[in-house]
Amino acid sequence: MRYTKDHKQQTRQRIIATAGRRLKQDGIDGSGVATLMKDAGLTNGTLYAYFSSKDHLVATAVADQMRAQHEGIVAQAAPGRAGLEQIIRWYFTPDQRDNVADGCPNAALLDEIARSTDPTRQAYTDGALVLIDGFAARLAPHDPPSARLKALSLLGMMAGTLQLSRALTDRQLADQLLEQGIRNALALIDAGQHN
Amino acid sequence: MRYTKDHKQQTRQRIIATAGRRLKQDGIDGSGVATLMKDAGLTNGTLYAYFSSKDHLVATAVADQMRAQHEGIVAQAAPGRAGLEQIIRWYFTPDQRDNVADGCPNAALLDEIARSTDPTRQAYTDGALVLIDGFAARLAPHDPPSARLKALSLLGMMAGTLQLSRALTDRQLADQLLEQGIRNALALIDAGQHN
DNA sequence: TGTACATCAGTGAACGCGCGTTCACTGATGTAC
DNA sequence: TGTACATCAGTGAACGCGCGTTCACTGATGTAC
Repeated sequence: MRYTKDHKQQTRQRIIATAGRRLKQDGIDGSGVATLMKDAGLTNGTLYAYFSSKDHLVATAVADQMRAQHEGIVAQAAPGRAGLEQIIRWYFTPDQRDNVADGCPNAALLDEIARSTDPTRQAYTDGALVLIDGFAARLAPHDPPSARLKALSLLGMMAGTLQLSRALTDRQLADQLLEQGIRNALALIDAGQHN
Repeated sequence: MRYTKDHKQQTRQRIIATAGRRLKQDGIDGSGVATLMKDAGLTNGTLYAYFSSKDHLVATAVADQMRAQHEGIVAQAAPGRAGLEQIIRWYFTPDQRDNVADGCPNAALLDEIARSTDPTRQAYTDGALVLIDGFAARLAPHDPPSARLKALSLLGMMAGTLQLSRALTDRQLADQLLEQGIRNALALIDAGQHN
């Protein structure tokens, strides 16, 4: 080969990473192809040398964001309940709320993903299942599958609470909501098996 | 006046109501002015006889959706815990999940609202405060203000869980999540004051 | 070592289209006398 | 009662613009000999 495969691979990764940030910040419909490519230091036409369509890039970026969330946050956390508490306390910090581009893809994109095409929804679902396996392993170390639903509901609860904190114009109330979110999430993980 | 004020008022209300449905179904960025007006049986240009911009219509429609949610669902519910359980059980039905246009504006639009202009975020915040007052009155009939935060977090948790159920491609898992949502929401409202 | 050539990542103008907004206009309505 | 007129809700073409996508092209790179 004339060029190293490496270079094109790296560019592809850069496009996916910067697109993930832009999509979270401006939304899927709110991010144009020209902007997405400019973020990666490229021009609009280049997209189609890497992806068959904007939709394909979106699905890939969503998958990558979910993977990054898992590898960077969940997999890094301590095992057991301590790790979950760590994740929860980080999740509900004002920093994570205010920095949408670096933040949780679930909170930033969930309702737009629900309206998206099947490939994007599938990419999201696959990513969510990996994420919640990390939760479940810490919820029930000796029987993770038994905690899958609880883990899934924890994810939904966390994302919704963060979205709401972002939407409110009353900053003080929004901050108090984050603290309440921590309390609720901890109560949820500490609730008995019958819950 | 040559025309009855009534007629124009009715048309305005019709625009707001159909726009609310369209916005929830296709998103804010996903709903064009021509479509929004066509839904009300009018042409694109008419919008500006009623609103100063699309943004103004969006903010008005969001306010109306929140008001409708309050008047149609929350205010109708029985007083006390029984009413809350009623709301929660309705909220997490597959019907409410699958019928986005008739459903909850929080679940349909929360992350787009968080990205919206101030007037829209303000309209949303005002509506959310009314909604959670209805929750709080049922959570703590003798001291509603003490339950405001819990009510707010309940709203976030409900919306996020519904969004997640909508986004998943695995329908069986999505349905199980709704059931888990009911259990979590009931556990939250039954938790002691220390939560 | 130098030169001709094949490769291919990336460019950027152009396509048709829908966006939000403006505005000259139509035509049904109610009023004036 | 009939007619001229003022009002105004609603129309729909047109504005400039950005959208997603296509494609002829550029130019830097590594290869062949």
